Amino acid sequence: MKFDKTIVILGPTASGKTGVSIEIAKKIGGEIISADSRAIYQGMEIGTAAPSIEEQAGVPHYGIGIVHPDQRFTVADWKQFAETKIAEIRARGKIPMVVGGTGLYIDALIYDYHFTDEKKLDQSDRTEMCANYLTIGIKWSPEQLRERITQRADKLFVQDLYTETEKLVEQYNWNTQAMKSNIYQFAWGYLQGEYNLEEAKKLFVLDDWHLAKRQLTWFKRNKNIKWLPLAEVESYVLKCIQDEQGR
RNA sequence: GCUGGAAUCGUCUAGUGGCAAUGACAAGAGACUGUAAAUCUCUCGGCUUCGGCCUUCGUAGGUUCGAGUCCUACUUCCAGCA
Repeated sequence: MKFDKTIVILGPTASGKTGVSIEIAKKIGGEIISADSRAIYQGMEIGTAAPSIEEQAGVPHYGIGIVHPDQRFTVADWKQFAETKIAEIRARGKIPMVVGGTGLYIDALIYDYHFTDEKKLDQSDRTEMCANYLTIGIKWSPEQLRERITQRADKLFVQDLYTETEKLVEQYNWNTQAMKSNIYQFAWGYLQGEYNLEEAKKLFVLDDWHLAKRQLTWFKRNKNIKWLPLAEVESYVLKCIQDEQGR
């Protein structure tokens, strides 16, 4: 299939980005670039709910587990990485899809941030800049999102997470940026007996909820996002591609 | 039943005569172009012509210019004795 825009699928944590994007990619010959500032790190796949090889279902994924947690990896690094991958995917005749919840990363890409000491980009350029991107946000009501976060916590707090946490604790310093404020601190607190499983989950759900709110605040300023309920995302994307084809 | 202690914003909490009342959490809004799942800011009794006004600290009285703070009774809860 041909489509010259890059598809961007964003949304807060637990909004269902991973699932839909893989479904869409399978249908359109898409390849996925993760825009997730934590899934970037190696050894944090379980805790960041990154898709496993099986879940990826043969769809190529980029940007997951590409640096060690104690390595410095900035927005600028990510932007460059994403741009390179987009060019490569396109050269192969496939459709690039950027999927994630890190607003800064996505804006850096679609608004073409320049990382210099100079002033901010002129806001008036914004609409024009992202003409090359089809940006879709997954919309949930606060209640629904909270429920999803809670349910996901139940799926996340299992043996695999504890194993991963122990490995991370053993290998890296708690003070690295990568380890800051994520599920591992709660998993570790539970493993250390600071609180029971129920409390650990509760703390994580609250933390994740706060994250979701901040993500949403960030996304709000991007007026070019097409917000859709999860169930409508796939058909919308397919329709956009068909319309493009018809020209 | 007797004797102590306690009742303050959604929750916990500070407050021993000048208080719309401390702090934390939760909640809400927002900022953010170099580790962003980070970091930071604002609001948080009601109304306001932003000067203020009104209603609040278990309930009802009392003392006082003034009471969340002192006194009396009552209600509820906790602890000890029975």
